[in-house]
Amino acid sequence: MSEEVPRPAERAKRLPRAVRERQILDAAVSVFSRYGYHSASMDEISEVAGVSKPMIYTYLGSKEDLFGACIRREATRLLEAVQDGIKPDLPPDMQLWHGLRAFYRFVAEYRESWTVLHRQAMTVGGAFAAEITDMRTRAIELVAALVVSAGTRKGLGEQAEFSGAGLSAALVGAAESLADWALDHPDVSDGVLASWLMNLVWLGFNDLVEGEIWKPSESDD
Amino acid sequence: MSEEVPRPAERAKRLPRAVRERQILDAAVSVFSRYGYHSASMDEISEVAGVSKPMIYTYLGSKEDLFGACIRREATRLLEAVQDGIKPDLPPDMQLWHGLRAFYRFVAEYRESWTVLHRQAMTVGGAFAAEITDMRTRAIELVAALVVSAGTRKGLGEQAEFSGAGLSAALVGAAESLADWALDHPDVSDGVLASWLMNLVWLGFNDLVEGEIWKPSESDD
DNA sequence: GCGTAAGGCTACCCGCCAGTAGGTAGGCGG
DNA sequence: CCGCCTACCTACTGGCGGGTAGCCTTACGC
Repeated sequence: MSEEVPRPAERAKRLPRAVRERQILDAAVSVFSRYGYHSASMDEISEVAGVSKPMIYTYLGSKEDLFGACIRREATRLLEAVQDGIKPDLPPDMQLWHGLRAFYRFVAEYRESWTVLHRQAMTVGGAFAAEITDMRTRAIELVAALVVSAGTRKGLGEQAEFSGAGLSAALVGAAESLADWALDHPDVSDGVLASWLMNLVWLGFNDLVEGEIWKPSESDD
Repeated sequence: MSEEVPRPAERAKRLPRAVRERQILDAAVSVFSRYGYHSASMDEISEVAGVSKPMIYTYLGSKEDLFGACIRREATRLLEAVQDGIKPDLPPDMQLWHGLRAFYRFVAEYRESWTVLHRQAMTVGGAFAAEITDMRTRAIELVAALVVSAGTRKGLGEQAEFSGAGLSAALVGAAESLADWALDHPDVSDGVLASWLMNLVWLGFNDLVEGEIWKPSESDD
C-alpha cells in the first residue's frame, strides 16, 4: 500500500564544526531539561540534533562532558543576562530590582536553560552539583552584600550581617520558586514578579532595620 | 596470614514481614537520599537493609514501587509533623509561625526524609513528580489561605487574592531554601529560622496591606 | 580534476543492573 | 517429631544504553 521508501537514513549536510557543536548543545539542553541527566539517552540527543552518535563523542566527549558543557554554557548565559540588567551605580534596592527583572526575563525566554540549571544539575553527583552550588552561593552572597549594605547604611550593625546569610538564602529560594511558578503563568510579566519579591522582602527588611520586629504573641519556648 | 573465614553470607534472622518492610524502607530512604533515584542500586539498598534483593521485590515490588513507598511514607510523616505543630484557633500569623517551626524541626530531625522529598523526588519522571508537585501545591494553597485571610481581615480585597498565589509560592520556596541552608548550619534553631521568615514575609505583607508599596524610583518601562 | 582531510555514518561491543527462577532453612501447628 | 508455610537465599538473565572501530563521502585547495 505505502510507497514509503524506507528512507535509508538520509545523511546530514556537511557543516562546520562550530555550528554542529551549537546544534548538539541545543539538542542536549532540550533533552536533558525534559528527562534529566540519567534518563536522557545519547541516542535521543543525537536524534534531536539530527546527527549520529559518534559525532557527539568526537566533538563534545562523554555524556558527562556533554552535560558539563551544557551547564557551563547556560550558566554563563544566565549570569550575563543578569549582569547586563544591573546598573551598578544605583542604590541597593534598585540594583536588586533590575537584577530580578533580568532574571525573570531570562527564565521566560530560555525556560529549558533554567530547568537544566535549576532542576537537573543537582541530580548528577559530585562535580556539577558542586559547580552549581557554587554559582548559587555566589548569587546568595551577592544578594547578601546588597542587603547588608542597605542595612549598615541605615545604621544596623552586625546583627544584620549575621542573619543576612540566612535571609539571602531565603530570598534566592523565593526568587527561584517564583520562577518555577511563573513558568506556569506566562501572562505575569517580569516586572510584576520582581515587584512582588521586592514588596515582600524589601519592605520586610526595611521594617526590620527600623526596629519593627515580628514576634510570637504568646510566650512560647 | 588472615584466618578470615570467607564468612559464607550469614543468613538474616527470621523477622515478621512488617518489621522487614520498615527496615527496607529505612535503607531505601537513606540510599535514595544519598544517590538519587537513578544512581541508587537495588543491590546497595538490599545490602544496607541487611537483606537480599528478592526480599525487596517480594515485599515492596519494583524499584519504582519502592521509591513510591518511600515518598509516601516520608510525605505523610512531614505532613503529620506540621499538622501536629499547628494550633488551628490562633490568628493566621501565629499559625504560620507554628507551622514553620514544626517544619524546621522535622527537617533537622529527618534530614534524609527531607532530601528525598525535596531533591530526589522530582528526578523520577511522571507520576511521582506529579505527586510531589501536588503536595507542594497544597502547601502553597494552605499558606495562601492564611495570607489571604489575613489580607481580607485587614480590609484588602481581590488584589491580595490575586497576588497571593505568587507570594505564597515565593514564601514556600523561601522556606524550602532556608531549610537547605539550615542543613549546613545545625546550630541555628527552628525558632530562629521561623522568625527570620516571619520577619521577612509577614512584615512585608503587612506593609502591603497597609498600602505601603515599594516601587522603582526612576520611571522605567 | 584529484588528493586529502574533515565531516559523517553503520554496526557493533560490553558492563551494569533491574528483575527472576528455583532452591534452602527454621519455627509453629499438630 | 513431622510436615509445611513463610522467610530467606544464591545465582542467573536480558536488555538498555554508553562508548567505539572502522568505513564512506563531500568540499576545498591547488
